[in-house]
Amino acid sequence: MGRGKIEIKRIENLSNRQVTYSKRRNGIIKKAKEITVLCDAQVSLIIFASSGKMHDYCSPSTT
Amino acid sequence: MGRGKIEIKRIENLSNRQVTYSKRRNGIIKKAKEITVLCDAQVSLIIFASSGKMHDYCSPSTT
DNA sequence: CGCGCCTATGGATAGACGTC
DNA sequence: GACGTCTATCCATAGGCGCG
Repeated sequence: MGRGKIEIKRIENLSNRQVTYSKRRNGIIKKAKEITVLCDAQVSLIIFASSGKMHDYCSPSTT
Repeated sequence: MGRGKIEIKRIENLSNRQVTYSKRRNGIIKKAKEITVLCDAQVSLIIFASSGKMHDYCSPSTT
């Protein structure tokens, strides 16, 4: 997608990998919110970056 | 997306909601796998459908 | 030098159809 | 009746540019 096609393989360039990580992480969280609302589902999502940072998302009513 | 645009709100029709749930669930899991490979991240994803069924995904090296 | 914004492109998705 | 498959369309994304 985007301006050029990419392969699903590890991105060697660090800067580009971090940018891609941020973008796709937001995208996945958005998708998680969408399926939560659309299908009345509950989603728990935890992402660990290779840098050690963690991000997560839980649907509102999930405990 | 698809043939027509949709709003992000609860799908009232049960059959359509189940179909959309299956499709988007697969899509999210696919995206999770992609970010795992692309950015060398680790992802844990748990989805509870309103029917009570559960689906999950964990990146290979995640414990 | 990293991050956010902008834009063209492609992968994901909604709907239709066929099968079980 | 529900699910898998096919296709047209939309949205997320990759790359580029500017700012702090």
